[in-house]
Amino acid sequence: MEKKVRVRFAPSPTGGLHLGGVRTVLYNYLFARKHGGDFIVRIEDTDQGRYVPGAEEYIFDTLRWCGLEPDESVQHGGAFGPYRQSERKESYRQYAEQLINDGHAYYAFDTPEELEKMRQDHRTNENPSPQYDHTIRMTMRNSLSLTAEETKQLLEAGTRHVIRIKMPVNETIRFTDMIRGEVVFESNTVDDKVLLKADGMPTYHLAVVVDDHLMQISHAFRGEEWLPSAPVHIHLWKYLFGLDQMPQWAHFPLILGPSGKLSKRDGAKYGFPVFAMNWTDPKTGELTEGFKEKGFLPEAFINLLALLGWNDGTEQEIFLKEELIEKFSMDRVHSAGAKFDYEKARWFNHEWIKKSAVGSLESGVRTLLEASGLNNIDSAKLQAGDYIGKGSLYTDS
RNA sequence: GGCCCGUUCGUCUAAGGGCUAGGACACCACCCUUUCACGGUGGUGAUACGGGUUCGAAUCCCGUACGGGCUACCA
Repeated sequence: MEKKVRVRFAPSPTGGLHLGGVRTVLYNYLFARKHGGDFIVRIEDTDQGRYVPGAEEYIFDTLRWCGLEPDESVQHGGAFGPYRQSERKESYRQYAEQLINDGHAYYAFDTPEELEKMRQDHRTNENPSPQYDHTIRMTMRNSLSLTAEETKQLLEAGTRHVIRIKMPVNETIRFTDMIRGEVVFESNTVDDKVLLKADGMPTYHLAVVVDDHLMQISHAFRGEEWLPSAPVHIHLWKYLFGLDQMPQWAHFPLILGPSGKLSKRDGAKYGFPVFAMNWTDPKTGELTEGFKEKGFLPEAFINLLALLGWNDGTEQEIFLKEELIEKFSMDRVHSAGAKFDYEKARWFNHEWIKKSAVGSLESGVRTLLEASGLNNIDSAKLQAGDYIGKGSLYTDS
């Protein structure tokens, strides 16, 4: 029997959700709906140092606004909880220990200073960023280079340590990406990534594999920036649960700004929103504008996002969510990155505004007019268009 | 530097061996319109380069160039 389709979006709550993130949600959602599967949102909050209050709420508010509600999540419940990785902390260590017992991982006691020194000592023009890999691990302080007795003593003394994967030597690693086809890596070029941090939290690498397994994820979709760490994850699957259990993967093309991967900086610099909704950084008070507050209709927003890297093969550009669900297919997702074009985004919104009934637009327009300082707005006048020119759905100036 | 991914109009893209390389955004011109919108017609504009394979290549292979990503006890 075919495994039930279960996909997940796994954001880390560190700030606003930007275009690329929402598109990843969208493609997950469409895929799940199309195949009668489940869409799960799992909060990846394993870095307590980057915890940002409000970010998690913001993510769910955004999904609600977009109409992309998950079936299972912190807020929606489900049979595979907890859906917040910090609450799953205890379960990760046993998997890391299991890897050590099986000879696929090891304890490493190197301090940050020692790591820095290693990088310093090995840094050359040829090799500007030395890795903690098979060529140097025996020169570091870990359970591979130390005797069993020394390791035991360090552990018993409560020495701060991490657990690293022991990447094999001379292995060719390959997998089939749903978008890119076969991708090949040499294990020698991959470093011994940290799996469990000194604070007992897992890194993304361990957590994503363990949780995808525990939550019975059938297809794992993420951005292209994750492609280089795929060999680590493949090995973890192989060692922990078996390659035949591994979800099918697809790495989405990046959404590019004027110069490289789209960042929230680009928005401020070039004057277009990057986040789905307004986001105010609780620490700095800095506001990053969102599409919602810029006057974008959620239907237009997901429509334009869908077409950024995917099309149905026809010349249709305006799609209802239902049509997207019906027509979406992973093999029509592009492999090349797409540069975000704000003008085209505005056109999508324009088309959706034209399709909308006047009444349905009223409250949004009213909000925008009020935001630009107009009060005592008369509903009849508003619908008659008397306020045109006083403000704009595209409040750019 | 190493590894990985990618490369069709300025931008998003279609065409998965056989066409004058199609559409959309933007831009330009014209038309419609009292204004603002809307709408209509037309136009400029692309297969990175070099080798193969083939009767035939934007499509397949190799190389080069260029672009991007990754290279943290961040995701």
